[in-house]
Amino acid sequence: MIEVKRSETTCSACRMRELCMPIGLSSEQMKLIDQMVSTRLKIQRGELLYQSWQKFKSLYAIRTGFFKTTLSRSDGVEQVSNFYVSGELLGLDGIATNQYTCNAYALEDSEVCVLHVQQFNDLAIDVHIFQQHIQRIMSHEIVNDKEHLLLLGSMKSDARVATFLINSLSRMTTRGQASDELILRMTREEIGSYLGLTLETVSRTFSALAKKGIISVDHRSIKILQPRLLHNIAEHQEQPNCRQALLKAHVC
Amino acid sequence: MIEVKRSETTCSACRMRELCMPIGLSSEQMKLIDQMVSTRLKIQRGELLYQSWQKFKSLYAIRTGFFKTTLSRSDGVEQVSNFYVSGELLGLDGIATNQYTCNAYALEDSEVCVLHVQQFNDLAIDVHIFQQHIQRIMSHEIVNDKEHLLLLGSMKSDARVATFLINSLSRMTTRGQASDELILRMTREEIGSYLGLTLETVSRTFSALAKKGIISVDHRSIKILQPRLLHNIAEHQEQPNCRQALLKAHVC
DNA sequence: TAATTTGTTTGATTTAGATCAAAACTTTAA
DNA sequence: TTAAAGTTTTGATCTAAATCAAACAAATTA
Repeated sequence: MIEVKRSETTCSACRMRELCMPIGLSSEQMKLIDQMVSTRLKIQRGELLYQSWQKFKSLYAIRTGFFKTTLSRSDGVEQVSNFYVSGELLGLDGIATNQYTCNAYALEDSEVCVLHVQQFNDLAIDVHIFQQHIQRIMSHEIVNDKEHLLLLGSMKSDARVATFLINSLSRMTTRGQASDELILRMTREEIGSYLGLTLETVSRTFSALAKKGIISVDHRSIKILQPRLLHNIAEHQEQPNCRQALLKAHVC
Repeated sequence: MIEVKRSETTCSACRMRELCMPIGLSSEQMKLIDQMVSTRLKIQRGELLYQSWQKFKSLYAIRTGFFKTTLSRSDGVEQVSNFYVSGELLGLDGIATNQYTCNAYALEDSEVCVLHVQQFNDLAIDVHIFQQHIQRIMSHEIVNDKEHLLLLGSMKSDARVATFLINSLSRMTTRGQASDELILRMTREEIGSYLGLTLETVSRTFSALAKKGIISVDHRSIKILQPRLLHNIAEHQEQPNCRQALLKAHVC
């Protein structure tokens, strides 16, 4: 679990590297952490890792695989709140109330490191620098959520989809090779739920982008042909209905 | 700053009480914290407390007053991301990247306790239990953001407005006297921005609720006449367009 | 392999909420 | 106290995206 090299810079996509590499730990402290994350769990495609309202027992660091988290409404319908790739940390929402507030589903066969909260707390007493890392990761989660809020609160459908593609690609490419190709692990319906759109709108937007030659779509494989133009669409907010839900910046 | 009694239970509206009352501290540790939060700052209505991209220097605990935070888009337009009342903590978004990612404006004359990050870190080495509290508060922030995400991603305009009224009221009443009256400190435009709606839609929804006798609206004073019905509207998601952006719960 | 289920695309139609517009009301400044 | 600026309400119109519908493609299962 403890990786040796540390090539990438700090970013939301390499949280586990952050997690597993709290610099400045003694080798004894490292051993403690090593022990703690040694519990592994395999989880199959479609399975539920944890569920809203369950007692918070563990954080989960994704070793391999792909997850979605959903928020449950009172009527049982679920909205996708995030996707998580390997290297990222699941379950932070449970710390506040000692209950999870999301449901976490594996979208493909996956393996996670289990961080039992008890061990975790015992450890923290000795290794507060580790706790600082967790704090960083949580703050990152907050920043991501705020970005998502901005997307849902003020962006048009094509900007949402473009932003989704850009973010997905950068998340993948952080894991090594830069690429212009993206393999989606989720359905159009899940993308739509995440973006506050219907699956039809997602599909239509993909088709429209393909028609313009900005991307090419083959099933769940997306190729970004003109990243520049895609960025323009993601940022283009100075348009007709941009009054919606927004305030002029007022300088004080 | 250190309060003596601890009457309320844990909730998002009493964060400062949480902050100022980490149980299990020695009186010496208490003194340290006391020192730390002794720096106060008065800030006038309309003024900016901190700004996106500024270097993260402090957390701010609101003593008195009312704040909004906004997210900046690339074109400078801002979307309201949250409102904060006295007792709550501002600036947590700065921890991840050492830069604030929101702008914080006072919506009325306010006073805050300044928690310099340096002092804060020094302290944390001694008082890790305090750091655990910060962690709790951050996790709460995450939970709140997720709720907001659900609202923006899947609720109709009237459910959004009803939810806003219910949450605002409960936030106020936590500070002591239960009441059915609510004094709004923000404009319709700011409410709209927060809810992903235009100010006209907010106004129209208020009028419609008043017409039905569920609330009464007098300028910025709102009285909740039929809380039951208001809750129904907030929860009523089993309606026509509820297919939008949502997935059926699939049990595994 | 065929049969069934699940996911995707595309078209036609509808609608919630945005935009545009104007009047009325509040607050602040002069 | 009047004027000006900012805020709120209400009405008329428009439109982006939802809903409805149906054909098609992929993945699973028998």
